[in-house]
Amino acid sequence: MAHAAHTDCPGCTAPDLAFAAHDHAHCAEDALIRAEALTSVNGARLTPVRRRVLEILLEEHRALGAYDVLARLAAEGYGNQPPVAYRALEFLVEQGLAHRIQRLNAFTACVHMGEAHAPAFLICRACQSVAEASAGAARSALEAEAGRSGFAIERTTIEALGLCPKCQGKAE
Amino acid sequence: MAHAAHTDCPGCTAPDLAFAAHDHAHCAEDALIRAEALTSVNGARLTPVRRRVLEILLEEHRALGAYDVLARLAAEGYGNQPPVAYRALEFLVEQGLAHRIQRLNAFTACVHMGEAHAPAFLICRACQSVAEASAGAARSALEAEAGRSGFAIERTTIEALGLCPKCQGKAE
DNA sequence: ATATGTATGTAATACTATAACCTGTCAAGT
DNA sequence: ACTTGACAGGTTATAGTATTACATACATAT
Repeated sequence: MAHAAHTDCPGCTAPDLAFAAHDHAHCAEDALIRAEALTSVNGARLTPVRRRVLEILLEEHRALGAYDVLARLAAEGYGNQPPVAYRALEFLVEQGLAHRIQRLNAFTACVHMGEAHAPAFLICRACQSVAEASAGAARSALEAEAGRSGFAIERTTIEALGLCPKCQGKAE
Repeated sequence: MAHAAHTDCPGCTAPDLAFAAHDHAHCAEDALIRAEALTSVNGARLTPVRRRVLEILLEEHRALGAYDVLARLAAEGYGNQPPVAYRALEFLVEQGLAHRIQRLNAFTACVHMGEAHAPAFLICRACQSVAEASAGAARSALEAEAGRSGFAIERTTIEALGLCPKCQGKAE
């Protein structure tokens, strides 16, 4: 292993450094260890396909479509029909190991596995990168607003489209 | 006309009454008048197809898929190929006359036409109703969070899934 | 009247997602 | 050991959503 497992790699988990370069390899290793632990606690099984899908998401470190994932699975000898990918992705999302980005019809590995968190996604329209930020405050505000009409929120989708730091200044 | 056009029908525009019963007919009439004015100001044209699509969204007063809209258009003699519906819907969204609900792959008429606003959508998972609420506070919180990593937000998608007042208590 | 830009119609296709069914595996209970 | 039942994965087929590309018509301004 590159270095000891830890829970606070700035490059992987800190929202304010989400766009900074960092060591993907160790993130993935750490995340897989945590994923094993979390699914085990939940009585769920991180089977080979599921584990491999999570690895793929971690390796790419960006949002992947179900068919992108499927293509990689198929190339490695797993089933090559859509349900194979969709089922694994659904499992990962249910377990809190991955998130779905509605705007992109895509999936990305969670960077806060095991922590209760309300994720927001910052999607760069220039380079397609996706950063996971904290939607805690935004979600609270939304709950307050919903509460005024008696609506009971269960899940939220909070996504922003714009330009990441790297892409600002390049082209407008 | 049912009554004089106005801009503050509680049933149509007030977030806290979004789920209350109200007079759809006058909402639609009023909204169409405003839509004509707004597009005219923008130098855009509210053509028959576009106007009819907006009417359909207003009549239904719920989120409609592009193919739902298309079916209604086709039944009335308009083109029956997907681009007819998608183009009209895209136009309405660009003009701020309608919104897209990412989570539902559906569209709904805007209830705050002409006002600058950040919409949030409250989607009832039981009755599929969709209320447009104000995401002002949530959006500010999100912008603050994004700003910390240097991300420049251009557009936001803020949606919540849950139970509307009517459906709470019925089935859990 | 003609040119230009814009809007619409149409065909074909691409992309995203799910239903239904079957088979294999593994662990729990007998 | 044997059975059973739950679950995961493989496969076929199909449903649902969206876009590209091209042809036609229409509006407006010269």
